[in-house]
Amino acid sequence: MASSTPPTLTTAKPYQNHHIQNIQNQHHRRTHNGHNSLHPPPPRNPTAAKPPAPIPATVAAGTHRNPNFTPLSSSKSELAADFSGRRSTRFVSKMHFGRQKSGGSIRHSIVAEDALQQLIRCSGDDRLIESVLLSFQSKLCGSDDYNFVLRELGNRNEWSMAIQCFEFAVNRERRRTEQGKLASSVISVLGRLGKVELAKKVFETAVSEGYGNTVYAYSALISAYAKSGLCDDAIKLFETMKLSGLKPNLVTYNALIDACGKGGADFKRASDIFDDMLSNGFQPDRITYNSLLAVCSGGGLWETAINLFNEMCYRGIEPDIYTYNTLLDAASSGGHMDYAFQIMAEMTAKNIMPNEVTYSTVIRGCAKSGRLDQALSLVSEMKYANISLDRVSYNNLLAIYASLGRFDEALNVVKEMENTGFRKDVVTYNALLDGFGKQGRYDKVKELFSRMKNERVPPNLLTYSTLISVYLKGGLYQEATEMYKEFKHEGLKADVVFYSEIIDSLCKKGFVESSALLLDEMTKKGIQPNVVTYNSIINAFGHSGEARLTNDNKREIVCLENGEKKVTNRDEDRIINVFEQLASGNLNIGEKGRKEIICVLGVFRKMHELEIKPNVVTFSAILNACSRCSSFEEASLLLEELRLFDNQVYGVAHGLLMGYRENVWVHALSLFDEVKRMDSSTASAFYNALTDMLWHFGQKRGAQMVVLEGKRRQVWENTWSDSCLDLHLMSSGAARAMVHAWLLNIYSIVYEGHELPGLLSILTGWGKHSKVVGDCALKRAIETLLGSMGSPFRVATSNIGRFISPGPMVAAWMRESDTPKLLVLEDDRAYPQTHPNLQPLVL
DNA sequence: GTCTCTAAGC
Repeated sequence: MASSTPPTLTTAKPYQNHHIQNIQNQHHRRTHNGHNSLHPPPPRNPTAAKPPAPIPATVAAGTHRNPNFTPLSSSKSELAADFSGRRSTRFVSKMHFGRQKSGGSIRHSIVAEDALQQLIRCSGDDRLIESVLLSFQSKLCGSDDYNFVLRELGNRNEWSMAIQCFEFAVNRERRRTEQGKLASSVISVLGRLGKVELAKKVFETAVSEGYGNTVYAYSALISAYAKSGLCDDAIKLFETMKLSGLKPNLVTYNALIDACGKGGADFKRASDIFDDMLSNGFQPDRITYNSLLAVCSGGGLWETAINLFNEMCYRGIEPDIYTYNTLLDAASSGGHMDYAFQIMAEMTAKNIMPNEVTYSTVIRGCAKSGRLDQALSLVSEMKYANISLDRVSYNNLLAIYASLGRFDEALNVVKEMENTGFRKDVVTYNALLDGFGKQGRYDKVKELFSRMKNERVPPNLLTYSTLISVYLKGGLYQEATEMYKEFKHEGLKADVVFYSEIIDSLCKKGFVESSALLLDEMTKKGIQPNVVTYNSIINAFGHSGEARLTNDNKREIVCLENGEKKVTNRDEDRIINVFEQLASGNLNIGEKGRKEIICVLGVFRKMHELEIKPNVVTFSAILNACSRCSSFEEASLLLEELRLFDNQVYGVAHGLLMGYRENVWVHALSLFDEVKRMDSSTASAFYNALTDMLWHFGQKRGAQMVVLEGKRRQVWENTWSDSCLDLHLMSSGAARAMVHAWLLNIYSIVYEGHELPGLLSILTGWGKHSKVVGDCALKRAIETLLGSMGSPFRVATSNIGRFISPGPMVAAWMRESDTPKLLVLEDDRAYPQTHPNLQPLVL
């Protein structure tokens, strides 16, 4: 039962515990800087953290697939899926222009290259193209030559010419196999260019003409669906293929797994395909694993990614540059930058040299986790290694500067990019618009937008959604409306991300009612809201106490559907009413003051109805809403109700809130294991929300246990050393609980007769991560806390976000008789486990 | 003949 016993926070133990941990950390760092160990650090508590499978420790792990490997999806896969930390559902279209067919001999004739050159010169003139094709007709040697031409046309984005060329060739070819080759080739080309509808048309014609019923054509179309993010279509086509009697091959399976990654499917789905593939006798190859890794990367499943990587190596499949780049993406996008650097070192050691994709990935990761200096030094390193920056690298870099408001530098990158021969594209402009917009530089935004048009860079959906959000957040409703009108006029098709972003902006401004209207509108238009959409709305409730509508706000509410500013006189209760309509059932808690709960429950119920799985962000939003509840009873009621939807997740939150620690802790640990799979910002948001709620309702000991568990799992980077406590990523509840834990640690150092460092400091940063109180409140909260304990910490004159005290003064304070009592935290509500009436529901 | 890597919202 060791695992179910909560860690005891006596005055002595924390120091011992953390002393051990420090040693482990040092060991961990040594292995990082040394050789190629990719394994994450050993779990601090063997029962608490599930380590990614190291080789060959995996041998013992059971699985339905192969007893030698850790299962891709653990026995908790359903929860893992529910709890997916996926960051984005948006499909990112990537065009692979100029892509070389690697490996394999040259099969086309010299004549084909000549034909290609002549064709390119005729771009846009169908009749000229026809005459070139006719003139080469007798000289081109079958499908090899035509396939070369088709692929090269694809590399030059000449999809229309590729189709013409295909039709020309296929009509003059009598052999079915050769016709089939042409068809799969052109389907692949069209797929790569995102012309999935055209690819489908070619496929259908090919099938009806009798030369398309091949595994190649099917695989090519599955891949085309994949590249457009159409996972469901890919899977459907796969089923059709099997029904029509064709056997999928390894490539088909690989394409299908790829479709899961690009279509944002759960890892479970990809894992099922993998299992299906194995049971049909196919051994996975490098591309299979690379595609599976991409699913993890897209889903924010870092630990699963590293398990897969180890599994792949164990199977004797050598990783290549794609493997490493994808693994790096999983690490970087999850904020695990120490691992990312380790991976980069390992690939270099294996002589797989980082390329521009590698650098772009890691640079972006650094920037995302606030390591700007490292990001910039990587840029220098890249240049030093003679790796030229490509379009993506440049766009990446300028986006980093723009998002930080460093516009001079951003514009310098633009200049350099243009000097290198890359013209500004829509991504460049979108990044600049977003950056300037977020800094409130609306004059620049307007200027850039008109320059974009002058330079004939057509705005895309993201351009408009960026502009509308920027204007909404800045309160420039007239401009927002104009942008929306223009967006409609351009005939662009909105998607769920477009609406979600606007809904989020409205929620952040307190326009919950308007956002509900938009939610309704998008559904009517056949665009299903997703978990992100709902999370924004739940977050709005979590903050509705501070986001009340003023009369001015009400007048300013924009009715985006009509594309016009609409004056509304509806009173505030209508906001509530809109959401009450979302609630389908009757709840027994309809007392006064409980409207917020009903709304949150209503939104949650609606999600359930629509089969939108709540994720860890939803959970955090709910916890923040709990912290906003006016009483303990209300918060516990809300969690109690939510247990009907998900007993594990809300059972833990409810149990901890109630003080049922002994029974709940073991479930809490397995919940924390699930959270550990998420990227670091998602994980810290969860811990922040949970501890805030517990602290808010006086469950301070529980809050501290959670916060220490989070620290053990390295949720917040480099939280503490003996001389410094860094709270800047924490919410105020988490930070206060952490201050107590750290001081207890300091106490044990003093108690054991060790000397303290000369200067101790506590960093609060700006407390931007607090969900309960406003910005900068973290510092105030910590100041109050330190003052109330009579501690010698004072605000540093050089840095107002830092509290300092000389070590000897802290030591003297620790020796005062009252201090230990002040440091130990207790819960306001703690239930003896023996009391029969107070046992929690069975979890 | 078909398959794998980097750039957007909570």
